[in-house]
Amino acid sequence: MMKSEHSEICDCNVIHEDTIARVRGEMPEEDPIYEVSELFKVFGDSTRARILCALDKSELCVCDLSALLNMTQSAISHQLRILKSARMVKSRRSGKVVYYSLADDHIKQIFDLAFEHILED
Amino acid sequence: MMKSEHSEICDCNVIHEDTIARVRGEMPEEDPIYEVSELFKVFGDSTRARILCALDKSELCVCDLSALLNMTQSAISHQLRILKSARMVKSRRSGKVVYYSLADDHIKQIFDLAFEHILED
DNA sequence: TCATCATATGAGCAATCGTTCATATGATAG
DNA sequence: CTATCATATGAACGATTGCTCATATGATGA
Repeated sequence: MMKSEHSEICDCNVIHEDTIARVRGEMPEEDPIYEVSELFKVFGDSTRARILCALDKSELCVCDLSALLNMTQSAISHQLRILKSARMVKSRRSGKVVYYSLADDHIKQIFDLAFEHILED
Repeated sequence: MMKSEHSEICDCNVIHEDTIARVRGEMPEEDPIYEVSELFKVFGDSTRARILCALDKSELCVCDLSALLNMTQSAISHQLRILKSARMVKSRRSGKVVYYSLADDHIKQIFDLAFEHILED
């Protein structure tokens, strides 16, 4: 008996090879797709999403955020670190207090589109 | 000695109470924020992101996707289930083959904005 | 009816994630 | 300097995630 041509991954025989070839050519590269999904991963936690929504309305310190969102200072601080390393927020120090704000207009644009999406239907 | 007013969550005393009150009024409700972050969570996996990018170029069957993305049929099928239950893809059956396609124009819009974001700087 | 094929799905596992707790850092006031 | 306060961070944990493997489903053709 003959071995299948697609044995490792896809065990079917009637794939649409021409379509696959075309799509492979038209799709974005793997690298930018990965980066985009990493961006979405950061948005994909409700604590971080709430932080970003709050910072869209005003610059706030860690303590403000923890009072506003009713979460511990530590939890907020950990999430701010993730948001900052993803360059979604920026910070400025004033004495002992560190103020955070949105780093980028695109953040809000993407969120607005997503809100539009979930509010329709 | 008096007990702190903010003892449970935030142990600082000099929060900006008026700003917090204003932001609390201007922010979206907790529920839609949660839904938006759930939406992003689905986008936030590179396998699902690649599936969506592929389906943006053409309707494809499970086998096509598994060949195109070089992943097992099972892995693809599991992810398609998540995408379908999030109503990001739709399917149609033709004999034994199930064809998947994007369910919604908004999906692509949100992705396009995200691609713009990561490609600048 | 039965074998075959494309797809779907449940259990299990390793990896990742978000929080808590304890503690460190770094600026300020006395 | 020292005490205090806002913030940052490392370790540890329970929960969730994405994949694999084995098997189930459901349509087709003989």
